[in-house]
Amino acid sequence: MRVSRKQVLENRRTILEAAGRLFRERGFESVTVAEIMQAAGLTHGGFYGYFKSKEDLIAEALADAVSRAAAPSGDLSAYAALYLSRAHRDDVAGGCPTAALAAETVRQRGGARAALTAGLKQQLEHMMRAVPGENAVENRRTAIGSWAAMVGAMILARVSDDPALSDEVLDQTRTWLADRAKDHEAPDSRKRSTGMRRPAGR
Amino acid sequence: MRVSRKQVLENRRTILEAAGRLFRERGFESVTVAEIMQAAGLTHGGFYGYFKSKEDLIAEALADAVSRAAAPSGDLSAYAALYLSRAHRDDVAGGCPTAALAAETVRQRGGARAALTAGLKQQLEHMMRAVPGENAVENRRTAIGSWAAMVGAMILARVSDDPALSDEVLDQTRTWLADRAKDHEAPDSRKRSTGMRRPAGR
DNA sequence: TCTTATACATGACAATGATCATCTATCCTG
DNA sequence: CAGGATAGATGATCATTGTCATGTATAAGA
Repeated sequence: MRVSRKQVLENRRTILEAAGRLFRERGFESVTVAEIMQAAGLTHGGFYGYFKSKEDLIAEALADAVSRAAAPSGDLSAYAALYLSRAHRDDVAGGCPTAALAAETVRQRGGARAALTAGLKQQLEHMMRAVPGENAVENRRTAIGSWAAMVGAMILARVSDDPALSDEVLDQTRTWLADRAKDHEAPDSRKRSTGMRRPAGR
Repeated sequence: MRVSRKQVLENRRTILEAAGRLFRERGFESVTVAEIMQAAGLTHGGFYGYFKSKEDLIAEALADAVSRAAAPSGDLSAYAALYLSRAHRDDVAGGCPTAALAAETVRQRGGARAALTAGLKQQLEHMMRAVPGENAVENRRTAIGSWAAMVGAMILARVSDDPALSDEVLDQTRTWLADRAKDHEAPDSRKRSTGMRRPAGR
């Protein structure tokens, strides 16, 4: 049956969101097209009216997830604390697309890598702005190193089946980043703002 | 046809190695049992004489890859330089199992997560020993933070389809880690040794 | 050397899943 | 409000793949 024009737009968004969550939770391969459509409240038949192929959907879902991920605003330590929280670790489906899917995206062709690359660039820009110092070169380095540590720590914390170790990875990385910030800033100029949104990164 | 007892042992090792490389390169799902056996010079039929299931193989291959990965020996900066090299980035199949497979292993049940968790513990122990300072608590933190940054940077560098950005992530993270080490050590006690093996981590 | 156990090749099976063809109900335009 | 366009439901298809059954050549032991 046909559906209203507005409904079509909404369906597309719903499919993208369902796909984004399912992919983060279970990976690209093990999620089926039928499953995604069902999660979106539709049947598998209509899928190819929206996307050229599953590969196409992967790229679009990734771009979508990346675009709606929370960006660091204000202080970097606060962002790190939110990112490296247990809540974020336990919410793979709703969390950072990079932590959940970057490693698999390496093997993806088509627009998927491009989507994550764009997300990486944007994330680094945002993080640079959240770094206290004024040396642009050094701030860029801090943004890259910090982001790498955050993504890596989230992955390690999630893979650890020892809960204590998992917590430790999160906590220690957070402290480690905060320590570094304290050491590295000029011990005078310091501004602390706290404005976070969701525990998701990019 | 039957095969010599020694041959059987060798075959098992060959299968594990082939599986380890293929999994790192293409992920668990997209690699087929037949493909692994073929890479090991056998046909698919014999597989279930060696492993209970594909899931079982995944766990064993992961444990095997982790156990033979290069550990940091000596100075941490030198290890980081090797780990964060372009050669390692470009050698997914022969590189660090954690960087290649940890994110997917999160969704694996059975022994796979246990294997990577064991690897993580061992890696942290090794890295602690490679940290210059003498404060054990702080060294542990440094090991965790550094390892997270290394794994994260490798994943980000690999997913980036912009070669310049990919190189930058590697180089900046390396420098960032080295800077941190320099800042953080007591400015007197410093020992630099250089003993690395392969550009693979854990 | 002869017998037997067995590692592996060959082939089959059943399940799964991406993609496509068709049909129908209903939105949109005139 | 009638007619055409079309979103999506239903069902089929074809390829893929994990797993298993069977046959056979050969290593191992007597």
